[in-house]
Parts: sequence; structure tokens; C-alpha cells
Amino acid sequence: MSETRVRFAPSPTGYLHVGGARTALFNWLFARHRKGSFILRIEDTDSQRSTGEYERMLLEDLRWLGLSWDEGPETGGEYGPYRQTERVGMYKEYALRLVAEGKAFPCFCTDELLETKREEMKKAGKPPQYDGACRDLGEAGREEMRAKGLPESVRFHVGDESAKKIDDIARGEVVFPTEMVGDFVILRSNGLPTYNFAAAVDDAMMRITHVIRGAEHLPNTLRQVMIYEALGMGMPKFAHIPLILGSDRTKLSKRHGAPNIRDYREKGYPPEALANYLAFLGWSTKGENEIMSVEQLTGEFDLERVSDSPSIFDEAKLNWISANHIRAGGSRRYLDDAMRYFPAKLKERYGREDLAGIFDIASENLPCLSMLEREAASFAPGIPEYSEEARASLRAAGQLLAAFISAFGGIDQWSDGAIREAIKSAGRERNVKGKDLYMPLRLAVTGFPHGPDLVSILAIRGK
RNA sequence: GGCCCCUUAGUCUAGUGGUUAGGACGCAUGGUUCUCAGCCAUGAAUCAGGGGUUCGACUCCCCUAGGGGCUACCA
Repeated sequence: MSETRVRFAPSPTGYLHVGGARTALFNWLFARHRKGSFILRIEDTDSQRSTGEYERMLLEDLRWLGLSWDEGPETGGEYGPYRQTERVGMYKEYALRLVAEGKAFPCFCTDELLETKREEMKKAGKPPQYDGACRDLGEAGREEMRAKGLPESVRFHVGDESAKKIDDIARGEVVFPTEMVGDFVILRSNGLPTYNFAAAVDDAMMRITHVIRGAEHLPNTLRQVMIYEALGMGMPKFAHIPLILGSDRTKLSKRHGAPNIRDYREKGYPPEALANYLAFLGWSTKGENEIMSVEQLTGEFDLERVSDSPSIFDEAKLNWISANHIRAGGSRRYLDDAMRYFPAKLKERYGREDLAGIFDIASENLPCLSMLEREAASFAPGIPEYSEEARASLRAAGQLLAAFISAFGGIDQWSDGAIREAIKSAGRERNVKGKDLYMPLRLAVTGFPHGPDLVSILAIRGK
């Protein structure tokens, strides 16, 4: 069997979205699992919305997620270029070839004309489709239109075959009636190709073997299959993966919180944690373990276990997966990334070793690194600010606190064991233990009623 | 409107004609603990509805409902 080649083909019209990232991830996992190639192609034919800045950030986010590509813009490769605006010559060439073969034709209808026709059809209760006005113009008619200076686009001539079967790996056989599409534009009057044409031509030319993409493209596949056939190119296999929806079951967007990869990156979610969560959105393993490294994911990934129904992005589960990664990796793995999130006061006071210690204590349940600010608050140096309630309880425990001070004062070697012993002896002295013993001390030292292990806090904060 | 896809607990999912419908997140309770967390244990909660097919349907077929997508010279 020939080498597996898959691609991720984003449009640089915004930040990398969790849906796009999941599609990219599935492609990448599939390629790596089969030791094939992962190709990145930039679909920037929408000149209105595409920008170089978005493209730059797209690549950055993809790399951050841990995805690397074998061919792509900047990287290069033998099927390049990998930016569609740099391939316009090829699309034109293929479009003209189809015209010459009678499989496509020039169209001179203006937007206005098309629009009024659509309105009329809607009124008449018919599906608004292209009526084939320019299909049989003939060479003379075409010249006449050109002489009038009308815009010229190229439309694909949809044959009279009644239906087309598409065999989708993820969902089985899907049948589309061909009459659902009219003759559609493949080359716009500005010379740029439309999505369906460019995607089909590129996938064919780049020898893509598996097209793995979002389910919203399923109806497009009909057009692309027709183009493949007209071009006489070998068909790739298709796999349409279910969409990711927001909590209200509509397509994920800004109002659902943070749908962009960049947002999660900013908050300090480890990339492998996000990849882990995303992998399980629409896919599952045979086993029961859900905390997996990228290596384990690539080892197990396959298209057969992709689910059919759309899934809802659940931040609570992402948090759980992420906290597991952070706990397992500890300061050894995450301290460098965590540095930017430590409160300045802590960074001034402690050296790297102590910060590592604080990280490990504070990261017992840390969904993302930015939450360190709150979790590490107990380690802030100096006298904390006390709330009204805290003041009241501290006043009530005045004698106990004095006992602590003298007990701590007697410690020579400041260590966990010595601290623990000092706390106990102060307790014996005042005849208190348990909660009544620890809480006043915790409150006095940290200002909070909750927090990490008190002895560890004292050990790090020092005498 | 037309066409296509989807439907197992609040959420992610396992399940391919006979199961006490399994797991995970979240939630609740108990244990460990100064507290939170972690860990351990326990619990509540699911096959959208209706028809078939079958000795037997979560599983196969049809209808309905709901959701989503596409229907552009956007991708």
C-alpha cells in the first residue's frame, strides 16, 4: 500500500479554534500512527478575510499544540507551494482544461442578475439554483459577452447522473442526489478558485490519501467528488468527524467562553493536556484510561472509533485531564512554564528550588498554570491581610499563638519534623489539638482558612 | 423550503439481537486529614417518542420530534 498522506487545510481568517485544532490533531495522529505524512496547506483564497498575521498565529498555535508537519508553507515539500494564493496558475490551468473538454463553461452572469433570479425562484417555491443560462452559449455567444465587458467566471457542468455515493470511513455510505447542486462556480471572475475546486485540485495533486475534516464539509464532498472524476484523478478516502458544539448545542463560538487555542495557551493549560482532551472529543479508546500522553494517543488512534454524533466542549473535563497532567509532570516538567504565573512577591522572595517546592505542593489540583496565583497565595511572604472573621478568631486564640511563637523560637534546625513537633508541644502546653490547634496557626500565617499542608508551608516560608 | 447528518445519565463515551446497559468528568455521601485538594469507598442519574421485524430489541427497518450542517463568485 502506498504511503498515507493527510492534510490540515485551514483558512487564515481567525485564530485557531478548538474545532480546527481537533481536526488537525486527528489528521496528525492518523498520519503518525500510520507513519505517513501530515501536510499543512493554507486556504487563503478568501482575499477579504485572510491575513498573513492570522496565518502566522495559526502556525504558532499548531506548533504549540505539538503538531509538526512534513510539508507546508515555509517547510516546503515536493508538492508545493502550500498556500493556495500561490497556486492560482494551476487552478486556472485545470479549469481551462475542463472547459476545453466540455466539463465546465464560462459564465457571464453578474451578481445582481444571479441575485434577482434566486429571489424569483424562491418566490416560485423552487430551490434557488443556477439556471444554466450560459451553459450553451457557444463560442460566438461567449465572444459577444466578452465584448460587452461582462465579468467572466467558470462554472462546473454538473452531469445528469442522478445520485452519487460517498463512502465515508467514519459514517459509512452516504448518498447525495446530484440535483441538489446546480452548475457551480469553480473559478471566480477575479481569477481565484472557489473552495470546492481548489480543495479538490490540491488534494488530488498533493496525493492526499485520506481527507479527514469536519462534518460540515460532508455536502461539499459531492462537488469535490465530481471534480475528481472530471479531472480523472484517483479518489481519496473521506472521513467526516462530528462537530464540536457549545453548551447550548450550537456551533462553538466566542460566546461559549474560550473557543480559541490561544486562550487556553494564555491560561497555562499544557499543550499535551489540551491534545489529550481534544482527542477524546469524538474518539475513544478500547481501554478505560483517559489520561494519555501524545505518544500513547498516536499508538492507539484510529478512524474506526470516531463517533457519529456531535460533542459538547466541557471545560470541567478538560480541567480534570489537565490537572492530572500537571500533577504527574510536577515542577520538573512545568516549573519553567509556570514562572510567568507566580506572583511577583513570591519570585522576589524565593529561589528556584523553593518555587519548585511551592509548585509541587500547590499543584495537587491545578487545571492550568495561571491558577497558581491563587493556589500559591498561602506562600506569600510577610504578614497577610486578615479579614474581620480572621481577626476575631486570632484574638480569641492569643495565648495559643504566643505558645507557637515560643515553640518555634526554640527550633534550631528548621525542618518538617521539627515544625511538626513544635506545633504539637505548643498544643500540649495549651491543651488543644486537632482543628483548634492548626486553624489559628494557619490563619495567622496565611490569612486563609484553607490551603495546602500547613507544615510544608511553614517549612518553605522559613522561620 | 430542499438535501444530508446526528440522537445511550447534566457532559464525554462503551455497546454491533439475549448485559444487573460498562467506564470517565461533574454531583452527593462516608473514610483518611488542621482545612482545601489528593487518595479510597459508596450513591443518585441514561437508551428522545411511536410503530414495525423478531421467541427476544439500546442494537435492524419506517415515521415523528429535536439538534446540527449544507444549499454563495465564504471556507
